[in-house]
Amino acid sequence: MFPIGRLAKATGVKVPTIRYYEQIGLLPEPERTAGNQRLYTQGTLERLAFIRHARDLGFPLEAIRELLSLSDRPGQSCAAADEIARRQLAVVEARMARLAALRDALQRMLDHCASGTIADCRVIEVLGDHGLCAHDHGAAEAGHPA
Amino acid sequence: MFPIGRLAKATGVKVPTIRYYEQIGLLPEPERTAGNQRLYTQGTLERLAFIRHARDLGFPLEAIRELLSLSDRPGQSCAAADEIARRQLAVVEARMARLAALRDALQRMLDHCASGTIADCRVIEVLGDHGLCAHDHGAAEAGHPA
DNA sequence: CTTGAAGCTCTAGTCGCTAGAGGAATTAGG
DNA sequence: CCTAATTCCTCTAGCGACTAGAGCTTCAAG
Ligand SMILES: [Zn+2]
Ligand SMILES: [Zn+2]
Ligand SMILES: [Zn+2]
Ligand SMILES: [Zn+2]
Repeated sequence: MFPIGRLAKATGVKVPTIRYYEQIGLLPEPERTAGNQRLYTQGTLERLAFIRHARDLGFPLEAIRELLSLSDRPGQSCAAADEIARRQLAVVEARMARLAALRDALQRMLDHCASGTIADCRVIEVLGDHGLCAHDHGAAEAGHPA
Repeated sequence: MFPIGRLAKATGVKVPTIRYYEQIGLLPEPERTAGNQRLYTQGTLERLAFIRHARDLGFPLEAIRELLSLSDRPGQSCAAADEIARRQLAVVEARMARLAALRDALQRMLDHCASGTIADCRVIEVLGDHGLCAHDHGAAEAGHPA
C-alpha cells in the first residue's frame, strides 16, 4: 500500500491526473489513511499502467473504459476489444492522411515564396485563396489530439 | 452588406463560430441594423475566408491572428509570415511521425491477436505491458487537433 | 398581417487534463 | 518531541476551438 505520489512516479501519470481518473470513475476509489490520504495497491498500479499505455496509443478515455471492462471478463471473446483497436487504427490512419495533405500544402506555399515583402508573400497569398492550393486538403475535422 | 447567415454560407464557417471569432477579436465588430443584427462587408468575408483556410491547414488561432496582422502591413518583409508557416509545417511533421509509430504499434497488436478469448487477446495483453511493443511510440504530447 | 426562418444574448458543455489557492498530514532530521 | 520540508487534500477555474441549447427579437415572404 503506497500513496499517490509513488503511484504517479511508478506509472508516469501525474498526481492530478490520477485524481481526475478517479473522479470520472476510471480508477476505483482507493482506501484512505486515518488522515484521509489515498492508499493504492499493486492492482491499481497495473490498471493505471494499462490506462497510460492506451492513452499513449491515442485511445480516448471512453474506449479505455470499455477495454478495461472487457479485460475484467477474461473468458469472453476478444472480438469487441479487437474492434476497438481496429477503430483506433482507422482513426490514426485517417488523421495521418489528412496531415500528409496539410504538409504538402504548407510545403508548396513555402517552396513558392521568394521571401520578399508581405505584398508578394506566397504564404499570405495562398491562405487568402484556396484555389492556389491546387491539391485538396479537406476541411478541419473536429478536434482530437494524440 | 449582408447578414451573418449569408457570410456563414459563403465561407463555410458556422454562425456561432463567426460570433466566437468576433468575441475573441479575430473579426472586427460589424455594423448593425436598426434591429441589432450584424451586417458584413466583402472585406470581412475575405478576412474570414483567410481564417477558414488557415484553420483548415491546422494553424492555431493565435498564429492566424499574427498572420492577419502581418497581412495588414504589406510593405514589410514576409520573413515572419514564412516563419509561422515553417513552424506549422514542423508541427505537422512531428505529429505525423508520432502517428506513424502509433499506427505501427496498433497494427502489430492486431496482427498478433488470434481472436480467441480476452484472456489470450494480444490487444489487452500489449496494452498491459509496453515491453511487448518492442518499438517505441513516445509519450502522449499534450493535445492538439487538426 | 401573419408566419416561420433567421437573428440576438447568455450560459454551459465538450476532451483530457493543468494550474492554483489555501489548507492538513506525513516524514526526516535534530 | 519539535520543527521544517514535503506531500497530500479539496475545490475552482482555465486551456483551445468550438458546439448546443434556452428563451427571446427581428426580418422577409406571401
Ligand atoms: Zn513569404
Ligand atoms: Zn487550400
Ligand atoms: Zn484480441
Ligand atoms: Zn507501447
